[in-house]
Amino acid sequence: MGRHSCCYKQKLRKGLWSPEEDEKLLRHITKYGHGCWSSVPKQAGLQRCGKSCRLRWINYLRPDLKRGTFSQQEENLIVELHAVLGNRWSQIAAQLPGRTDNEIKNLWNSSIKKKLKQRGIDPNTHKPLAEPETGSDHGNPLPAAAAATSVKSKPMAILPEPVPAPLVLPDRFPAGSPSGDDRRSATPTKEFFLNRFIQESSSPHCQSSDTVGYFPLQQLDYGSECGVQTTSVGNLSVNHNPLLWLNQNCRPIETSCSEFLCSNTVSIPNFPPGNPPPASVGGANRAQLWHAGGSGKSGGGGSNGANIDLQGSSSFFDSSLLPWPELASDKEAAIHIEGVSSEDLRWPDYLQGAFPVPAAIQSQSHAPYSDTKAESQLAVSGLSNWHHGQQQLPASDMCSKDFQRISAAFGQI
DNA sequence: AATCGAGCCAACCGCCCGGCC
DNA sequence: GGGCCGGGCGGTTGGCTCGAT
Repeated sequence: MGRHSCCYKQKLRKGLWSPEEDEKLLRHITKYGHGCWSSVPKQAGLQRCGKSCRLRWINYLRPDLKRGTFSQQEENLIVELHAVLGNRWSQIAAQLPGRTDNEIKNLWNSSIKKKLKQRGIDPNTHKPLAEPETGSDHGNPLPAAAAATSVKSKPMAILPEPVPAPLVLPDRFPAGSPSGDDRRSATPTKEFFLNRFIQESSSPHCQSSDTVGYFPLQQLDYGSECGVQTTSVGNLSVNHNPLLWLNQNCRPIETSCSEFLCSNTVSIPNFPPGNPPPASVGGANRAQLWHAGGSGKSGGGGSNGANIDLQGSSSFFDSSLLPWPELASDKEAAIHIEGVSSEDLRWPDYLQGAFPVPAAIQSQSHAPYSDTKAESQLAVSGLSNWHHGQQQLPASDMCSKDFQRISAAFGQI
């Protein structure tokens, strides 16, 4: 295969994106969607290849990106997901609203790996480093999943005691005061986005069907579309749909901009069906979404504050949202989800379709989600059917191959 | 103040996969 | 069936920032 044909074209810019390029791309996608990525550069007047445009959009320009430092809950979730999924960053990212696979991958390589090693945990196998290592230091597609089963009796020390992230609003884009972060000054300013979003939301293009699917998220009920049951850790929604835990490709809605929906649990206010938000709301929410983001370096640490309740110093595990308590510490494993023992939430249960939904969680679900209960159960039922009958869900976009791997990994439990 | 090294992160590269012809 | 093309993913890297000296 090698390089894409578009990459052979001459005069294609490479490297960092300029604000002008960002604006062009953002304008184009805002108005028309990306459609075929290979045609985006030409239509948008960019001298970039389609892949570069796609990456820029996914990793930086998407308005639902959270930016900022990762919360302790997010880091713990990443560790847990990595233990099961391995280096499947995109699938891990699917469980972290507003986070990109690239971001998570960077975090893992630069920070989490180190923390785990300091804790005596092999980041690849999630086993104690003292034990004979079976894996190499290279990427491991799924060894951790198998390793996870062997870790059953060994409570896993996850990350250091959570330190509340500083609740500092992003000053990444101080108006008229370029920070020392010159490299990132090549990125759009907050005002840039605010202006753009407000402009676009009030423009006739914004109301066209072309834009539906990536901006008016509020109109979309991801949960019901995909049978998703979610739980909130603070404002962090945790997806309880095993299909989604297993496969990012189970995207709830096929849109012209599916990348925008990489997360099915974006924490965005829901609007009742048939009562979409007014045009002005789109702009407002976009502004809020962006404002919720922050800088990774220039003090934006607490950017999660808008979307994620840091829950003080409580660990992610205190919420016992994990379906495999054996991966958590003793203390953590002993904690129960409200009304449901964490021991009740095991992979075999997922595989067999016995997926209990805590009453407390059900009651906590927002109205749109409450309607998803039946669908969620249906989805789980379908999962069960697949497991027993090897029948793929017709309505599901799940990757059976991935699930087979997971199933095989946990089949011996 | 200058230099250096470590860390971080945006972007690129190479490959795989699926759809289409 | 095979080739082409586009989308997507994971690994890697170049360069910038920042803290230490």
